[in-house]
Amino acid sequence: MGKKFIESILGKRIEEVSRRAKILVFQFDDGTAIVGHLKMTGKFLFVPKNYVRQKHDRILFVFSGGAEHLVWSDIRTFGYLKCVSVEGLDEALCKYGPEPLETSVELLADRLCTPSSRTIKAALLNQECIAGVGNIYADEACHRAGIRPTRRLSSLTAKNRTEVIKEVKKILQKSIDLNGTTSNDYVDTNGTQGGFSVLLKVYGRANLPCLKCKTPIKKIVLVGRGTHYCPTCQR
DNA sequence: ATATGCACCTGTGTGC
DNA sequence: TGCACACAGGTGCATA
Repeated sequence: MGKKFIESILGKRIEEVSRRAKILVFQFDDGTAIVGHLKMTGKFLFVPKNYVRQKHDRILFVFSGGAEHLVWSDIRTFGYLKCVSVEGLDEALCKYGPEPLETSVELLADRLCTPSSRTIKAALLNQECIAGVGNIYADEACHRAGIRPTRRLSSLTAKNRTEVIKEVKKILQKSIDLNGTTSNDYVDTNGTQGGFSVLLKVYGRANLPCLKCKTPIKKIVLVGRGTHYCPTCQR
């Protein structure tokens, strides 16, 4: 990490840790804050004080009086942390759409109600439309709602929109309850793997039989992302 | 307005 | 066993 970043946070007290969309926020007592994104392989891990530095570690947070250190590591180095002012914090967070778990089905479904020709999957992945939904959960929500990820927003019925939003909410809540989805190397701050993986119906199941109807799950590329769906259950 | 391709990186799995 | 290649949870930008 840069010397500038270290200097900007050294000695400050973290008052609150929160999240908006996929952005983590560490709020300091002077109004400044660290904002960060883990991207795909980033993680925070509490480690003992005798912890030995690992290859992909990018910063080790040492707290005065703390029993443990906090390490930020990131294999692919796509993630970032930066220290921002009060205004910088607003600016970093203002572009995101509503939080799916803090917003009504009606309001969220309305955001999909547009004559737009873009696909439902593109809309779900667009953080300005709805915050926080990633590739796995977009595929899973479409499957459970019986909607093909390739469907255009303009072709969706009000019922389709409501269904997919309801599924987004259910899936995200369930995944949070189960500590997320570990597909490769995701772990939480205690090193625990996510338990949602076993509930995946389509993601990572290309060519395997649909759990509902046995049709082989199809995998295509959509919005530049691996996209999984059942050609029978999803229309 | 939207889609596509690529870029940022490293690691892993697969096929030859 | 080694090598080449495709692909991976995300996003931003340049181009079509």
